[in-house]
Amino acid sequence: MSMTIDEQLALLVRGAVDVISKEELAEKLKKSNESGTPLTVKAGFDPTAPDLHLGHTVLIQKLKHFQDLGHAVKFLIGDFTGMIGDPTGKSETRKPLTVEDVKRNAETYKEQIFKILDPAKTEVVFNSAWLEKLTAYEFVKLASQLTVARMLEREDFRNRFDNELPISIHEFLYPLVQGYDSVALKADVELGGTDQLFNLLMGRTLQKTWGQAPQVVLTMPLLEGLDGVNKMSKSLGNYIGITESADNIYGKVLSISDELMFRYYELLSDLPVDDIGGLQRDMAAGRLHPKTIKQQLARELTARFHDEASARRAEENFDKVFKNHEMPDEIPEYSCRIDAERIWLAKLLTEAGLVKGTGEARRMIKQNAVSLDGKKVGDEGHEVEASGEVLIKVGKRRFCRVKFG
RNA sequence: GGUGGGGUUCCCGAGUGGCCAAAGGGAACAGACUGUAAAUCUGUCGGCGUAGCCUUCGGAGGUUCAAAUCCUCCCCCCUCCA
Repeated sequence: MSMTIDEQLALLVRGAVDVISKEELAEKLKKSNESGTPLTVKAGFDPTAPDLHLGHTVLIQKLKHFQDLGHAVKFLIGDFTGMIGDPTGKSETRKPLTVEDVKRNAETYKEQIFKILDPAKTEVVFNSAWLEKLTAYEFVKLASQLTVARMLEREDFRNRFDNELPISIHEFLYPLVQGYDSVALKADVELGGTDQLFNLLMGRTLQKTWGQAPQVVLTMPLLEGLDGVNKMSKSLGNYIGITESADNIYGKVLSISDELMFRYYELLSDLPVDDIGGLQRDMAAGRLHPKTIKQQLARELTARFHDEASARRAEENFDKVFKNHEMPDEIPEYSCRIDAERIWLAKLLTEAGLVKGTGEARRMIKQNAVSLDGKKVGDEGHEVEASGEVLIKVGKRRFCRVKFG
């Protein structure tokens, strides 16, 4: 480790929103360096959604930074807290996951996070391991550590209380339990999204009452999704999953707005901050085309979850299809067996799975979105000769090679 | 236990007997413009070989020539008082 404490600190707080506190972090880093004992860095994840997307990687990337400096990551899967559900006001009752579910999800997590994290420095832990062992007595003791007034400081609770919306008692337990996790793990640092600040601070409070040095709290911003407005989430469908194909990741990154692009650079890229500023200036001055800058980002992110070669191929493919309006390398094929000599196009599109039904097919045809061997078709009643093969294109990105016989 | 408000097409939300496959917005999709940008504009947006028919407005029955709308019972969500 040749970096100075200041340099390490700069790397670790890059992109972070809250750091509580920087001085404590510096102190911990110094002690760790001197004693050769790695810091314990904790981050908690929901046991349900094992489909990680770029939004999650903002945090995971930060964990990686800690690992690069030699520290130990506790990747906590909140299988116990998952039963409570982080209070959001949306009264969604969670169905309890079975032990098998949790195990399977954990495996999926591992497959995904080790695209980024170093397995040798990562320990996956479940909070049910220690929370299940708490007795009712201990649980009450835990609950006695906080007052209701203190709990109501949390923005979400505050809002609901003021608006006379319901707050269930068990929702108060969530921050307490998450805080207790830090006690159980003796965490030195905990990372979370900005929406987690209250919960993260709870860890500090409880660690103090348990006689431990309080953890450093570091929050990372929530990444906006492809729409640039809402936070990236699976349910909104505005995400880039880290297990998606190289072509998809590349294409999705390139489809974001120019404004959003720099946000992604800031939160996702490993490019030094100064270089990003340079790109911004070059673009403003007209020295660099925005698309060139976006391509660079798309390549970097695609390569992160695949490799350089795949990223390059994705770029070539992309240009081929969208810039040059050529066909992609791989086109799905559909074999159509039919007795008649001709087939209604709308029917064919439906059978080949290019549209949901003949209704949509008619619409597409009417809207000039369908072409056969490169020729647009505008007639809803169009029929296709059922012989040889035909290349069908629907919209910009749906292709299919249909073979008759 | 009492009380008041609700459950509408992917989401939000209007609609209180026919003009309702159901306003409006969002999302999505297509076209134009482009850098597959974004923004904008235009169009589509339950199913069906589609000037017609079929299935939909929490569920089951009923009234009516006609029900998302009226009646009965049931299920679910939320508020407030206890």
